[in-house]
Amino acid sequence: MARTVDPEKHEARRLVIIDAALTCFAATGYAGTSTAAICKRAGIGSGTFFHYFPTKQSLLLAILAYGTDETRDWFAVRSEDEDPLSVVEAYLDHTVDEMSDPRLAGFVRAVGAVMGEPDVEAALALDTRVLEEGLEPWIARAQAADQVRADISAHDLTVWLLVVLDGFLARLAVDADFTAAAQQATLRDVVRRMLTP
Amino acid sequence: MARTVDPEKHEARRLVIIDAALTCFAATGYAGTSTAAICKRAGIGSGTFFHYFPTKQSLLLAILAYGTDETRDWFAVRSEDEDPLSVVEAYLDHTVDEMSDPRLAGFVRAVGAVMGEPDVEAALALDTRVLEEGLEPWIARAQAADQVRADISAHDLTVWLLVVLDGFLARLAVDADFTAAAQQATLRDVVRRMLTP
DNA sequence: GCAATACTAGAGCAGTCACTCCAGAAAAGG
DNA sequence: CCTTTTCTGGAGTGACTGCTCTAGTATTGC
Repeated sequence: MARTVDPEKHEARRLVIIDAALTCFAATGYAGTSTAAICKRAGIGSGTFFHYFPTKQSLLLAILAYGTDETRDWFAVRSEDEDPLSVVEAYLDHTVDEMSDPRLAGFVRAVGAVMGEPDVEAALALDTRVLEEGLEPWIARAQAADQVRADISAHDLTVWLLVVLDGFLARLAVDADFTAAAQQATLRDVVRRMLTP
Repeated sequence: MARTVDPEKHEARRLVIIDAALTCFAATGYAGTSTAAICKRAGIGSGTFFHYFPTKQSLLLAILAYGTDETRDWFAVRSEDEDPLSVVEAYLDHTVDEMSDPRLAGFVRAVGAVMGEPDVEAALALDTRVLEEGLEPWIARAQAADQVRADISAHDLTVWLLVVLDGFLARLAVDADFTAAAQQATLRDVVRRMLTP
């Protein structure tokens, strides 16, 4: 017999490539990033690249799946006896924290513009579905506890919360004077005003 | 002497190309759209294309300038004795109306992800500057009239209004169940809650 | 009619892209 | 040691890109 595969080393290499791709996609967009650029930044040859990912698109899908898993995990850890509104606000803070990595905002912008690729659109749809299904029960519980207005359905409120959050993140990516640290308090205020009964 | 240029015909052809490009960019993104695809949709040859626009990028810039001009015109028509808050809300309605063309939302997504092209970034920056400079005076006047909260600066309120509007438009582009007609009332409510003293 | 020039189409070009292929290095079991 | 298989780099490939060039047509002023 012969050489076996070491899953740890394999995963480590994968992460190096993913990290390099994240940087490149955030800087120059998906279509604007060549596989050669990713290889250069990751310090590998193209042979190695395609040994780990069969296509450039599969690399993008791997990154998206990574983010979806993180969202799933975050909600899986919540326990039902937490205060509903606090969980919602904690998720806001969590997301803003994640976006302190300035690459993420650029990456989100880059990925949002990948159009006409069914697999990518499906992955994005799954990502928002996981997010909505994680958030909506807490909004519903907050409604039941009269913490949140009930004249709009829990689903619509969830969507509107994500609308505000998306707009916030998009602005972070574009406007250097608009920083998460300086605007987080206003974000909380805007959301609270939107949800108040 | 010989043939002179007919500016009307010239402009009409330009608009045909611009319209075709808008459709293509919205469907497959900027980088994902080849000049050949635009030519095919516009029913012209590539020679004609490059007779009207020296580069693919200049076509994109022309479309952006078109939008910026429209924004400028909209605010230029306002007269100072209008009710400040009504002008702000009228702008919201106006934008939502414009977005009833479903291509526009896709186009905005596509253009937002054109990175590392200084001319495009400059055009986008100009577009948002014109928008902010059009909106902010009305917010300031609404503050002076106690129609709008004053604990946040007029500029920050303007930016936050655009944050909500951007998030709204982004959702329109992505979620088929989220329609302008059904959500316009909620948009107005969210903005009013955000601005209320 | 004629000359001059704006306009048009599409073949062709140089460059770039995602991806393939191969030859050899490295690592595991025997 | 040897064998087997994974892992690695980079030259090479065919497809496609934005754009140019040319040859010809349509439309104007005279």
